[in-house]
Amino acid sequence: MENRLRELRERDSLTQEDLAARVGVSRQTIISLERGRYNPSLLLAYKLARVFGLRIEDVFIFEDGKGDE
Amino acid sequence: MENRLRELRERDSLTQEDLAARVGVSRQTIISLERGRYNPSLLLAYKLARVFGLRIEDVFIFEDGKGDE
DNA sequence: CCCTGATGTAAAACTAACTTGACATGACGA
DNA sequence: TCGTCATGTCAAGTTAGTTTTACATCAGGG
Repeated sequence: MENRLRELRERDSLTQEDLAARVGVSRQTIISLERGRYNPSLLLAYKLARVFGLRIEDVFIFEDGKGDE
Repeated sequence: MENRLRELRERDSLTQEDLAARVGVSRQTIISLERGRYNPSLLLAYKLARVFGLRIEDVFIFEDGKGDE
């Protein structure tokens, strides 16, 4: 699953640490997410989207697999 | 975090087992989600929303905590 | 009355999300 | 050159999502 975190974070001139603090996770978590290493929890995805004033689907990009991804 | 899973599932006359199969998880997972026992992964939330033809934010309801939820 | 299907619980086990800490690198300014 | 800030890696540990199995209840149909 891809996402626009890095792009959005840089757009807002936020550091990884800033962003982590805003959504209440560690910096490692942000790094791993930006690198697409895993699939966040829904709540975290939601908080991130809100930081950027977007909807979840506008931040996280789901390969449009019809079937089983 | 609340959600409309039960309502939507019944609207579409799906059984918990049907829904579980459609999104590729176990029936227990659906039960726990309907009862609000936890916070799904983003991917699961996305698949569920798609089954019902909705957006994630239309299925899962985030108490609108400004701050730290 | 019994059988079956749908829903629910409980507990143990596994996996994936997330944390913590230690360390490496490149860019930049003093 | 030295310090520092932002980014990154790695590895080990904790927590929470998810699975599996086994069992209980209730409703409806034969």
